Amino acid sequence: MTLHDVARIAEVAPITASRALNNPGRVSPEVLQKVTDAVRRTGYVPNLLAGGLASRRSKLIAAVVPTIVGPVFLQTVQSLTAALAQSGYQLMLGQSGYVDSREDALLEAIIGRRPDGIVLTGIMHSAEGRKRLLAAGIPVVETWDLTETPIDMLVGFSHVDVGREVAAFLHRKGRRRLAVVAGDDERSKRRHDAFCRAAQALGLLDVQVVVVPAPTSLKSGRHALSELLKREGGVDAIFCSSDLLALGVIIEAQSRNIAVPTQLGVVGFGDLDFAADLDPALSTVRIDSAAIGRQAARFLVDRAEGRKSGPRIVDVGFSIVDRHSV
Amino acid sequence: MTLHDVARIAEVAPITASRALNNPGRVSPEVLQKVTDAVRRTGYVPNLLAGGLASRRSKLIAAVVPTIVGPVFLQTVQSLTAALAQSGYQLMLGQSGYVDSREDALLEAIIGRRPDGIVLTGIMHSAEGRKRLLAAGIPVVETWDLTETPIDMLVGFSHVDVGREVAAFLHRKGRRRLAVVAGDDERSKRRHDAFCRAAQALGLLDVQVVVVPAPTSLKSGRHALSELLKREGGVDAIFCSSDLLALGVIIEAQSRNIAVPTQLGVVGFGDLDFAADLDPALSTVRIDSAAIGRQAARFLVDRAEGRKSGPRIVDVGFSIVDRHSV
DNA sequence: TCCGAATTGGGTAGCGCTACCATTTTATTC
DNA sequence: GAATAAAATGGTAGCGCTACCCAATTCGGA
Repeated sequence: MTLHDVARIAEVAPITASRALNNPGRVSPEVLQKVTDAVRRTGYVPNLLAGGLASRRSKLIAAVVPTIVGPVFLQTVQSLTAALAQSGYQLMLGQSGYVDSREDALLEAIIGRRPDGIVLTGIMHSAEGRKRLLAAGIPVVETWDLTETPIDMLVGFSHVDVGREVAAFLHRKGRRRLAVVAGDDERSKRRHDAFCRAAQALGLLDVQVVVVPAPTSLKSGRHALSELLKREGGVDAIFCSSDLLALGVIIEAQSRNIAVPTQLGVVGFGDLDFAADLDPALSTVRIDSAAIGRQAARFLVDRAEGRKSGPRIVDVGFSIVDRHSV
Repeated sequence: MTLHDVARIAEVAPITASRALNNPGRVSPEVLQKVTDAVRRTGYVPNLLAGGLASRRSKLIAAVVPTIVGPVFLQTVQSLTAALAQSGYQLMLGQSGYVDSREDALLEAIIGRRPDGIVLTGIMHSAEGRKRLLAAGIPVVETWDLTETPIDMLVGFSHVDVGREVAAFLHRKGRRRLAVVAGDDERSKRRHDAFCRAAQALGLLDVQVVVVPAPTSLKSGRHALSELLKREGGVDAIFCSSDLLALGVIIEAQSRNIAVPTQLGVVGFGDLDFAADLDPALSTVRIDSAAIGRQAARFLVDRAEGRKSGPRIVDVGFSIVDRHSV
């Protein structure tokens, strides 16, 4: 069942049928009706492969995440999918982080599909990768970060600011012996570097640091607290690089009868949906993950439809949610 | 940059270049070398849209999940993506569950892309939807369930068995006043129906039931326990339809000084990665979510390559992980 | 020696759709 | 009523690739 069949049944030329479907405003109501009827009667579904080939617009957007497991980017992917679907775009998912993955193979698979845009989360782009994307001329949105030199478009927030502000927040709360439990990735490294510098500037003792492997997990959080308690100096507040890690720390604290927040303050990162309902409710850094997805979708759809979008860089910011764990 | 350009540079016919890339064994080593060199020099990336159109094999697999948020299917999607990538297939993600989604629009978007297969998780398929998929002739794998009448292929486990065995498990543990906290979806409904029937058959009192909205959350778990405690009769064990719900129940219990497992036993579902590291460690039903994804991928790739796969239905089973929360 | 099979390369003809331009029809203006 | 603009429709020619068939070459066996 092809467009030609539909056109024949509707008694119009194929090209007219095409217009009726893609640009209903440009045909007469009468023709539109005939074509619509024919489509309904035949159950015709346009072949988007053929359409994409001819029009050079595939209506596909590729998203690359390090791994989809690990709840951080989930909300972004979810809102991205939803926002794209509303404009008739479909999301293609690529994971750069699993074992055996070869970045060049992933890029090949993506570029070969001629997507109308690519959303990057995480640091997957090697210099080589950047070059290939640029060369392919595909619009790119980098997310979850802010940099001076984006490949193309950018939606994120400043990890440095997060680190600094959390340090100030803990200082205001009277915490003086700070620690960081951070996942082993570049972004969280920047957060905790800024955190350490800010703590120093505030005249605090050296910040204890525990680095745990990515992706972060509850288990790592528990281990990290054990580790911290073994060290000398003591700790009265911990900034964790994810809410899951923070939950691990809280659970480990509870099982050791360390009172949170009285003896130990805990701050998470991400404000996942469980954060507000823990006991004590978790103080954390809220990132509007869904907004990142929506904005990325808007950027790409605008670009694909040839609309000018304003600034190419959006800082979605963050906020520190002050609950009861500090 | 097209295959024709590459062929010209390699000084062979376009069709030969195509063969060199897709079927290296069928050209002479000499030609293969020339083509490979030309590809490398030009940075050529085959246009899979065109290839798919001509060959009628798009190398795309669509996956439909109710929502990607909510960790249940995550592992499946993750392993599916990885397994498909290894065979050169790409995953297209569709969400059937978010607000405003129209199932017919989603199906249209998917079928229009002429995927080589569809993976269904959840009950998204209305009768109408089933018909359209069947009509489109696209291989379908239904997952996370077992039914007598699959559309096509099936990878899952028996929710009825889960319900029955968890009831028997709790009975063996000496629990006598059982309750269920279940998400509002069809599958979990079947689990808890079987659970209730089994409890009855074991001569237990009527099972208390609290239904919470999908997707399940920690918060719902806390509310559900409050709700149960308000009712008469008392409860000494709760079967939750997700680990997240179970965590909520445990946290609510802790905040009310109800000892788990002494006073209250809790069983989750899913064995998410945090389950083992809670305090007390969560007893739960383990589903090999990744295996479901891998098997679905195998089914679809086999079908796409024309290989015969054995049975069309695979029961991946489940196991009850006996930790410390019961 | 010749013949058939196997191996390798190429030509032709689409896959199903839309861009671009040409043509026809209808509305608008003076 | 003619001239012009605007709207609606159609024809042609690809988009970049592969399926299908055929031609040329090589090889072994009768």
